[in-house]
Amino acid sequence: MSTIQAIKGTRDILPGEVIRWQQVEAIAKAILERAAYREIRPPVMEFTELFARGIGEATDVVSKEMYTFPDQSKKQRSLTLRPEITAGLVRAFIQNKLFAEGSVQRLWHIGPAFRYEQPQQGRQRQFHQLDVEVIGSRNPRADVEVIAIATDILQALGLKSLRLDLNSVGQGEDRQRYREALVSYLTPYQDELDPDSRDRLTRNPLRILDSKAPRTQEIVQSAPSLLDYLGSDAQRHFDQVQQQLTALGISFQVNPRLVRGLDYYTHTAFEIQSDDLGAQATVCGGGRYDGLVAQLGGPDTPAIGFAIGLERLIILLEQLQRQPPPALDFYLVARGGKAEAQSTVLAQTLRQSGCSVELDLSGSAFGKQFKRADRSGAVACLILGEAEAESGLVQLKWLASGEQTELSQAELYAQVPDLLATIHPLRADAIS
RNA sequence: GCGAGCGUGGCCAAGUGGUUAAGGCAGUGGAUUGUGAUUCCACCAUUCGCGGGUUCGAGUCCCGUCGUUCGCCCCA
Repeated sequence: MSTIQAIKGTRDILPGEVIRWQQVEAIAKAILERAAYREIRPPVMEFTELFARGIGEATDVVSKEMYTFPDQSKKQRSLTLRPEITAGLVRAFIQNKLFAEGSVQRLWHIGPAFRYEQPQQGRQRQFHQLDVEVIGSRNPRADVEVIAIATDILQALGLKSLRLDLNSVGQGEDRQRYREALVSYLTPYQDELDPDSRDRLTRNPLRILDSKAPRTQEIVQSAPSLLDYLGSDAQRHFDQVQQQLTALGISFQVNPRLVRGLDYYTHTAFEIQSDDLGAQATVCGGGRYDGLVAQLGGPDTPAIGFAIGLERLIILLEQLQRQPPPALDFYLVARGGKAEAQSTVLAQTLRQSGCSVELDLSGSAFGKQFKRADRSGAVACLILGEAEAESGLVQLKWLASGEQTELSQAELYAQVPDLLATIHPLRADAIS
């Protein structure tokens, strides 16, 4: 087979699916703008160093999943296709000195990210995220705002039975003390841990907490809890987040074993999961990252954000089976030289006055054209044959009822506002 | 990186070693030279992802390879 195909783990989003993506984008944008978030569009490539420093050299994402390559310059700079979006946004924040514009920046971005992994359900090499960040506030209300936006978006899309898991991973010193406690608890069980976890005991012990290996899970059950090691600041912050979530009626469960895989998280960490996604259950993940901006060379600035995985979201929406019908006002049928010529003008004129019109280009028998009209999803059909073309008339046929009237083309144009007023409620009926 | 399943026309598929590869949907042309969810007819895979092997004979068995799906790892 010599035809060129899409790269493994990438795929075309075809016209039939794009409707869903647009729906997600429209709802997300509306909700974000209501909360005064502004869109930002950073590049998809960055210097490799940004991710190495920002996400952490030891993380799986940086150590084995990045698309990294030298560019064509003499210097052979090392570039990387972004494996996540936050680091690039923070870079943009620092470089453009957005911190000078005001104390808090609320930003959002939708776009692709890239990781070299084995594809499976809900996981691709090129995938898309909706990324939302609040940079410049240490207040727990910022955490709550961000979480509320995430749940609002998912709810507005009609998704139910999602779980919100919440945890606090504390600050630097808290986590250091906990880490030591965890290691000393786990070391006696060293030989019973699964190989991956044994490996992490020295490198990244916190990640052992959410291992799926059954024996490891048993051992971890009675391990010391991160929550017992939170300092008073961290504890107060976490309490306030919980209280306010409750006040907003957002239900959640505290999961002391929720640990996120990127090094930059502090304090609040959260995940929204679904049971309908197979192994990749997380639709939304996020948390606070108070140290990242400074770590990347900016002023000491706290921040919190999340990312929603759009492919995973789309999978859930498909399960809801609510496919909006194609939005088309008129299907224009024409047959015969003069009629076909006129139909182009008719279509153009109607489009310019606000109608959506699909023009049948085949010139085939009326029967065939009506069949296509039927399938197009149009509300009404306009018919232009030789007789109409000669006398400046057009037939208007309502496809649902079969009712048909004849009118002059001039009358048709004059009636456009009335027709649209009739057609759009019909379309709305079809959706609900 | 590891493990398992699957790859037959645009789509869904039957076919498990024996002459010309079912069927359905969609598409095209016609019955109906101007009226659509009905009907009828015709056309639509020199070939079963690709390469090699076993065999008198392979879509069917074996090996490799690519793709895909699900899982591990990890994450959105």
